[in-house]
Amino acid sequence: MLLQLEAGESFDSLSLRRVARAAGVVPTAFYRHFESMDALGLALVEESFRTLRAMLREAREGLPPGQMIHRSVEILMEHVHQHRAHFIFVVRVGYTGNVVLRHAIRNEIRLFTSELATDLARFPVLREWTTDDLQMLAGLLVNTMIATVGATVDAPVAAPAAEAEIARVAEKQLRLTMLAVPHWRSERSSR
Amino acid sequence: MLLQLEAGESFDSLSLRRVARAAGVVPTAFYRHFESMDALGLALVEESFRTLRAMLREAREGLPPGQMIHRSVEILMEHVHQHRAHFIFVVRVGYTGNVVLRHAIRNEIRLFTSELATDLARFPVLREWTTDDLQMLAGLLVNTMIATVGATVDAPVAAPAAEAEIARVAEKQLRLTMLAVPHWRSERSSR
DNA sequence: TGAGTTAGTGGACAACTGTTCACAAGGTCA
DNA sequence: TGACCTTGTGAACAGTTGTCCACTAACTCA
Repeated sequence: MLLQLEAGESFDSLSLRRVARAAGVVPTAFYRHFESMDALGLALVEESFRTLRAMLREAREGLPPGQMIHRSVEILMEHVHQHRAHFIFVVRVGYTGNVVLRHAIRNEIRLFTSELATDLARFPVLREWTTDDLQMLAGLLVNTMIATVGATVDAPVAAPAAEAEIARVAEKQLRLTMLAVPHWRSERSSR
Repeated sequence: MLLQLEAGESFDSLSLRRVARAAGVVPTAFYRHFESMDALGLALVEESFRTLRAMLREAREGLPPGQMIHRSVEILMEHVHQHRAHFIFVVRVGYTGNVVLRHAIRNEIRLFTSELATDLARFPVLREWTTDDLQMLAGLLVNTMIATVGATVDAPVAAPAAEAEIARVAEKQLRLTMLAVPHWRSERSSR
């Protein structure tokens, strides 16, 4: 795969020619595989989110609520490790210039948030919540995860201590968030 | 000011020559003001965070806890409006390629989080918390704000409805987070 | 076997890039 | 007035970029 998002570079500072060079191929050969750099980017978005989606399904499969957070963070960190380049790509591009890629990623994250909201709805405490509030909560959790991934890919490559610290904080933040759930009075119950 | 981070472009797809052109000046004249694009970027980071810092001081000045969140979100959204270009710049560059700029911004955000933690320590409920937990909470709140700013600068320019919606969600998320505070058992109290 | 597809080559192009240089207009101030 | 600094100019440089072109080696499969 063409993953030369080497040492902290951004996607749109990557030129077609450099990608081709890194792939050991002449610039023209690039066009045999992708119409443009945008097309390459979109392919990467798709591939990245396929693995991400798989990860989530795994993380939320029939776990007791108590372990769910700990296990989710564990799996998240593990996958960031295994698919580092993908995550770097997603985190960078998600906020970066290229409009079409940015929106593609935003859409994927929205979808991803919705799926989490759906899963959350199964918890007894959350069954009474409005859809709107569920989305809000899911958004909050996803934001925390995104920030965690961002911090992780920004940490030095082989720094287990730093990563452990990031994971520790992330887990606390998620647990704190969930702690609020029983005390939130969702709109529906006041109508 | 040199703020032509026009319509969704990223900072490092901006060339020195284009910046000069947009400023109505010959490329060489750029060097009279900045040593390089990196230097320009660092100047922008500094300027952006100066306004951001001012905003925060204002937002947290002697407000009752009840109004603090609502007012903070209000001020945040207002300032994003007024300094749109700055915020676009910060949000984009904060995750984008250029290593030196990215770290400059990360550092500013860390500082900013610490300041929030200090202010939070004044609340009676939080007085018992460990420093570590305060940082964790501040980080969570800051993450939410960053995500809010990101969503705002990605929304269409003149879309008050979209912005109002974003603000509404942000406020809920912050309120939900604070709702957890009284129920968190900070490490210190168990030692 | 031979026709057709796929993946790659190498050269060429105009456009744009960062940076250097010697030089000119305008303001400040002794 | 004249020296000096600041801010600008215009030409030039070597390097890089995206894209087009005609061509070739290797693979598939009827």
